[in-house]
Amino acid sequence: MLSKKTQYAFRALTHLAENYGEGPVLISDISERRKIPLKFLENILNEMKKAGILESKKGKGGGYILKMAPNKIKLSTVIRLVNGPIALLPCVSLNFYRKCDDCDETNCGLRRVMAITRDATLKILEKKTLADIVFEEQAGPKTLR
Amino acid sequence: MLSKKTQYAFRALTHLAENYGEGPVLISDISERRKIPLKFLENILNEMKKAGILESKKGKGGGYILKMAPNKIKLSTVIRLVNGPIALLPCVSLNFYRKCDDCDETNCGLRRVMAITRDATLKILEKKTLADIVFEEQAGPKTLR
DNA sequence: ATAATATCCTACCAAATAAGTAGGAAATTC
DNA sequence: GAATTTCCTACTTATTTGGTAGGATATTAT
Repeated sequence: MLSKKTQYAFRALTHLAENYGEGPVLISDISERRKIPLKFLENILNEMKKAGILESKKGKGGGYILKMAPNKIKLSTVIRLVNGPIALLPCVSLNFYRKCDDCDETNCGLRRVMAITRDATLKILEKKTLADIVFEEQAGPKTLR
Repeated sequence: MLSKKTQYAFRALTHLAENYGEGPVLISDISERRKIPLKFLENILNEMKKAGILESKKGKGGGYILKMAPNKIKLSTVIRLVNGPIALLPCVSLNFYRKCDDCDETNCGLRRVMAITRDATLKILEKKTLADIVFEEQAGPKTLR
């Protein structure tokens, strides 16, 4: 499951995506409108900035903006950044690989299935972007492509 | 990610699958051979018994056995049992549904993507069984079907 | 019966992670 | 230089995870 932090991150990013091209958005603004604890949100946004998907400006007229267009920000990127590995086992993770301790062949059958699962998941999360989740909201449930 | 507990569960189940049809297996046996802390394993096996995928017998000649053939035990069942929800968001879980708090439309675009992801994952995990992960081990990496 | 063998049950404990807070420093604008 | 706003360091608290302890209960064998 995605952590609450990750869900906050997505809410905030959605907000920023909706305001993309209209200048910086205040943390306090996002916090109020999306009901995210202010100080916690500060941390989250700052992390994402350091990771290179947001930009910030201090002082009056400052705030946060997406560093790239919403359709360039993959969901997989956000999840890895805020939530961690996407795979179900460490030994199958592409970005957070860790050898399983006592990795006898015992769970290697499992491993293979988990690799397949990871691929299926990634196929979706690498394709879908912030733009997709904003678009679908605005288009409503009826307009499924 | 699957918890360590879940990984232990799979290791134990794999062991039981390999010994299927040869009578009860001792906890202590599984514990030693698969390197799983004994008392912890006790709890795990007992949980799975209560959930109906294992049977047990007390006293001499006792131990645990799979309640059904390995090819009848789906990976999704085990994961849900020991690890919890398979979906990435509570509001998208089939077996552990919980309404997201402040479920404004904000993350409903996200929700839709997460539903698709869940389906892709389940398509695999509902199909694959203990038999599959045991088979693949014995057949080795070369014999992919 | 009773001893031996195993699982079952209740409760506890410690470490790690998640979630959130506090307070001030640093940069920018007016 | 005052106001605004992000940035940084550190702390606190709650929850989950991973495990342990010790005895109760059921079964079998002698």
